[in-house]
Amino acid sequence: MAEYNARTVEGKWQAYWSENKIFEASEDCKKPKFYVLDMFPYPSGAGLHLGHALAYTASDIYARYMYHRGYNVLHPMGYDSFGLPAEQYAVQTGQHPAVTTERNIKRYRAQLDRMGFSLDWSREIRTSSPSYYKWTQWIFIQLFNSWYNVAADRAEPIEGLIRRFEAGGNQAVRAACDEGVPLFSALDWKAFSDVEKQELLLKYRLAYRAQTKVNWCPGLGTVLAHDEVVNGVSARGGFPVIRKEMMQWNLRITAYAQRLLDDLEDLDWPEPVKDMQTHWIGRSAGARVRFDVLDSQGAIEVFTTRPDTIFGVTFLVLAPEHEAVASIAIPEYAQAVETYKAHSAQRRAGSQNPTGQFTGAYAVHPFTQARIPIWIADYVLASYGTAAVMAVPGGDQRDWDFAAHFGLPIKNIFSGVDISKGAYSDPNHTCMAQSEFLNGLTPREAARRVVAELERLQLGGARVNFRLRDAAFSRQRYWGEPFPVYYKNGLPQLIDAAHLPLALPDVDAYTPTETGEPPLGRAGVWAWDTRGRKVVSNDRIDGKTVFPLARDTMPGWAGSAWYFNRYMDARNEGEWAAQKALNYWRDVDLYIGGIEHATGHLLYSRFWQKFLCDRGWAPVSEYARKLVNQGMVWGMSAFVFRIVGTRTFVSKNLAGAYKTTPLHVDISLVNASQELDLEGFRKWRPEYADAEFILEDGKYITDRVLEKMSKSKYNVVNPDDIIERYSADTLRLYAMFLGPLTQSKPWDTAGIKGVHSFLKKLWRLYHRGGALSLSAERADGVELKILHQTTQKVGYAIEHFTFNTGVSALMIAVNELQALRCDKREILAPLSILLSPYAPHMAEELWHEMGHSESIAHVEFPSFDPELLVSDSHEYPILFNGKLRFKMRFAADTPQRDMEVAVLGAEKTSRYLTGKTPKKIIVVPGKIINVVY
RNA sequence: GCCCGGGUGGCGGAACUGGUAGACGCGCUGGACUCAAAAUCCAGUUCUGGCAACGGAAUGCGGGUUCGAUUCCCGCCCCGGGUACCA
Repeated sequence: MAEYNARTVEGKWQAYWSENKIFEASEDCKKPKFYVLDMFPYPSGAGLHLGHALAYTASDIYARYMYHRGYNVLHPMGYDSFGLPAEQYAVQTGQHPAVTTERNIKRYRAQLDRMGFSLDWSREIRTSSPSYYKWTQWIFIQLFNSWYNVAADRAEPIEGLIRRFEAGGNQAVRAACDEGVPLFSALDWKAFSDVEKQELLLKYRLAYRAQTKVNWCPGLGTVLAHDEVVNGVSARGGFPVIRKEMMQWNLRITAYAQRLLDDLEDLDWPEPVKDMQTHWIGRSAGARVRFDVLDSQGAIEVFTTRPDTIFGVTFLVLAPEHEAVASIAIPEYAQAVETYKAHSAQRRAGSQNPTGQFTGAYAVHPFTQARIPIWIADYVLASYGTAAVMAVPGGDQRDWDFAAHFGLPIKNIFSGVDISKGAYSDPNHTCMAQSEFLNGLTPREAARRVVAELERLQLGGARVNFRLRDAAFSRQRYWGEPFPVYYKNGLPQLIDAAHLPLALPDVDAYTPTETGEPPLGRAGVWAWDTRGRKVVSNDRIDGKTVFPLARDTMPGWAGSAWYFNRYMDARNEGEWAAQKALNYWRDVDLYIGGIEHATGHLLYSRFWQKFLCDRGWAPVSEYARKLVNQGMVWGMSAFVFRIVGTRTFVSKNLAGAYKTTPLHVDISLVNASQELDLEGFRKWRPEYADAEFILEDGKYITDRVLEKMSKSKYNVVNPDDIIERYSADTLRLYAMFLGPLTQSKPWDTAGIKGVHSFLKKLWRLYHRGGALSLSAERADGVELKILHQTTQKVGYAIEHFTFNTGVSALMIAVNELQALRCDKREILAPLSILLSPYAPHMAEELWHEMGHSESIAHVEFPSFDPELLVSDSHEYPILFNGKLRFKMRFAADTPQRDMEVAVLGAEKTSRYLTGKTPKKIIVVPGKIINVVY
């Protein structure tokens, strides 16, 4: 080959890897396993973007490195292919989402192949394929058929709960369940009707239906999860989102709150992700306190983290939505309360002035029996704690602000603290005052006393509260997993697991029905299993017993909450995954993906894994040991300046003299020195065909700004174009060379030249006159040192996820070897193995050119000899007046110039040590620096 | 407000447990090769004073510890991300 032809070479080895199944993993292997996982992509119409290319290159480098280190690597890929964009496209075009999804997947696959990733495609999965969502439906069935046994701290089969109810009712059962389940005995249970039993069980199941406040997006006609809502609008589409009460499927993730929190500790995950999950779960320990309502049967229960401040309570505040508001408000205030409730429906967080309304009712202080006014105010959230707080203006700033605004009393319950300007909320450095039996105690001691007292009086007790809510699991969409459920008397009934998957029906349109039902409401009889057997009848059939099927589908995160397990045994028809495979691969050793999933996918998937582990299907309760978040890739945008009202464009540094409009210009028309390609610009768009330019130094200089990549900014860089113009190896190297993996960084294609010429330079090192040319001569010390240093640096870089320094190390090695005109096989053969994770195509080509017949991918990574790196360095004793003061270390080959620098350093040091300027500094070359006065 | 992460040349970024700050690459300058261009190679490139030798300053700002600080400690400023009346 005359010169390196990336296109031919890369295509050749991609085919070779695929045909020879180089990266297909097997469970029958004596090597230690290593599971490298990427967050699988949603196959969008826009194709694979640079962010994918970056993250997938990083995991690929790691995977290939682990192959070289002798591991049995599992490195799979698939598609998170259910989702809204395909459905919206279907709404617009009438095209079945399966069709567009298939088309997009083909494109993604082609792009992924072109990158040269070491993926095991025999394990490919698609969440929207029936052979996959069969098992998502199966897991849903298991969730429905499980309850959470708090005493055992794990999920258990619902049959066990039924047996307990039969034996002793629910009094002795400690379960994670709905609030306010009435107590019943075994006799009661037996007397309940079937419907009553089912209704009760629903309050215990891990998948349950309930009226739920949800984020309803009228624009999309569906419910959204918290992470699908950004600043009050939908993340996809940007439609407004409102709160609405609906009958929804929910998953009882709150049962796992404590475990989700506790197990974070042992995970090797980025701190920001752990922090975000910790905050999301939001554990706070405190107490519940019951305040009886004066002249009423009712009582208000509050949650507080500061039971020690109970004697500072001067009023209670309920959320406007609190269920007791209507019943306690006394008639004179009823109207005002209603008005305030209506007003607060459009509450905004962080408003300046507190708002609220007195209900006219009073509560009784549990210890002092004082009358405590009850207010409603929107600073109290309906969705947290008991939706009621005991206000302690002396100890809580929000309460203080509220009290100050409405003229309510502020009581000081701390000694030696000034609360005239604001509350004192620090539980340290003070003790209690004006607090009866708490006086003189520290807040911490006082809290313990109060809790004990509340328990004794049966007015409350210690309580842990979580911010985490149960997960809404219904979406009013078409393109998602259908629930394997039909309804009988309004109660959900499972479709037998033998009939899974319950396939998605065809519909005539993908919009909600005229009656406001989700798109599935349009389907005729659709409950078929894959063998074409009708499973249940649909409510549109006349003359027979009819059971309506579930009309909603599961949310986007359902399929991604367990997919990492399916890769272990992706083709299994009879099980979600075989125990043998699960026990072999167990968990993901390295998971790479974006931080945007921190409180969505990464939390839900931990929850499902714990559930699957509890029920004995999964061998581990955490599925990803190590997580790495890649940084975002920003786009570099370019601007030209058009003089207002003309077709004249003025160069950046002259633009100040004119009145101009900055306009985005396609970044590909700008070179590395920010110069605009004038001809290209004129051709770019017809309206610029006759553009005039005012140049500086004969050039048109553009302005550059870092922005998110977007079509409208003409700064989108497509990986395909880079591969086309340079090569996949170049793209891989440059993506890594940009900067640290975890850091957000700009993509500036201008700089790609450097890594591209590195590859060409490397190629020339191995070739002469177009043919492979390597010398069999033994390497000398200098050459060996270069090789061993590079080996150390490249290995270190990969292991520490500082891939950019690995690229630098390779570049330095090539520069040095080129300067030495080194063409020795002894050096270049191992060098190609070092190159292999980064630029696998060229490495494979070199390897085969050198006469090897096996793939370089499985060749052992070279080891380095630490002696070679440090053996010829010496410690130089630095003497002052003959006395040893310290040692300096230099390599033996330190040049004279550098030694002089050291001497200079010794001189300065001597001034510090003795205050004297030395008369003489003696350097014994390679031995001693002696300073004499 | 609170919680993370980060401030180093014209730019992306190096610097292992404190030890020659600016590796590597882009860009820029000069040179070689070419009719020319591309490609390639060589040299230079933190700022500043100086023809030069050589000197001064510099890792967001101000202090501190140390013979020595990008690195450790204290106080501030700025940027990015997350979160927000969570009782």
